[in-house]
Amino acid sequence: MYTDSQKEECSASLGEAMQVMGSKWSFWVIGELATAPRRFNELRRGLGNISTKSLTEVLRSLEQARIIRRQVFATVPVTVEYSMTDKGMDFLQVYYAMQGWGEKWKDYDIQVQGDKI
Amino acid sequence: MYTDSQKEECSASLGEAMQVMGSKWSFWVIGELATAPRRFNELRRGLGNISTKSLTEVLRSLEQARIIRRQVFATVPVTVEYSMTDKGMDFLQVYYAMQGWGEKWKDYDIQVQGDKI
DNA sequence: CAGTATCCGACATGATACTG
DNA sequence: CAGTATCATGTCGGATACTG
Repeated sequence: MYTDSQKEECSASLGEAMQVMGSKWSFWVIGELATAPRRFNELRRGLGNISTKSLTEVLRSLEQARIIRRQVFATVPVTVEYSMTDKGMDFLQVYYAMQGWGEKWKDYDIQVQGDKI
Repeated sequence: MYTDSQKEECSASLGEAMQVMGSKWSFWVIGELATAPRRFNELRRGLGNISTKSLTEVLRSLEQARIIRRQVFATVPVTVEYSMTDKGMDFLQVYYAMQGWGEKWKDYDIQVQGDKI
């Protein structure tokens, strides 16, 4: 997804954060898990229109990035719980920064400056 | 790109911020313009591998979101300068939050907790 | 319950050629 | 210089059906 040149010249740490948002669903999942752990189908219902395939993919990718944790319980039928890691919880700071920014500039109308030349 | 239900139940303000990142290039463009205004081909060179088409699209979308400003100067040949708006500059806060977070958790290894059941 | 497997269309991105 | 136009391609995400 990212070329080497990008990783080198720009900060790799930014790329890490961008990976989190690879999917358009990542944020909604994080928003859900921020309040409480959830199970697969709970998330599915909470998110509304996501397919099992997409949800699985997002969860796997967030798990690999260590934003969330996946725990399997040997009940019958099996229970799987997703929850935030410390890293994930700390990401909420970014999450809220985005939210705050969006809120703040909701009705911004650009001011045109006079010509320079 | 976003369903109505999402816009309603979750904050629309978050969606606004997410639109900024619609393209994988948006962040690199913002990073470039954060330091100084640039012209089209300057950006192109700075970003490395972007096609004129993709760059145009990103710029138009950021312009529409009022993150950046596009100014045309009637030189020969024509000069076009892109620069950040106030809203755009304020977005850097999010940008840096992401960067800081990525840096902070760079080498995080998840801690496994004991089973619960 | 919590997925996997498969098919498919829409869209993002790139390469290339051309223009005022 | 700063794009537009066109074509090609790969990936994303949804729908559907099936499974331990």
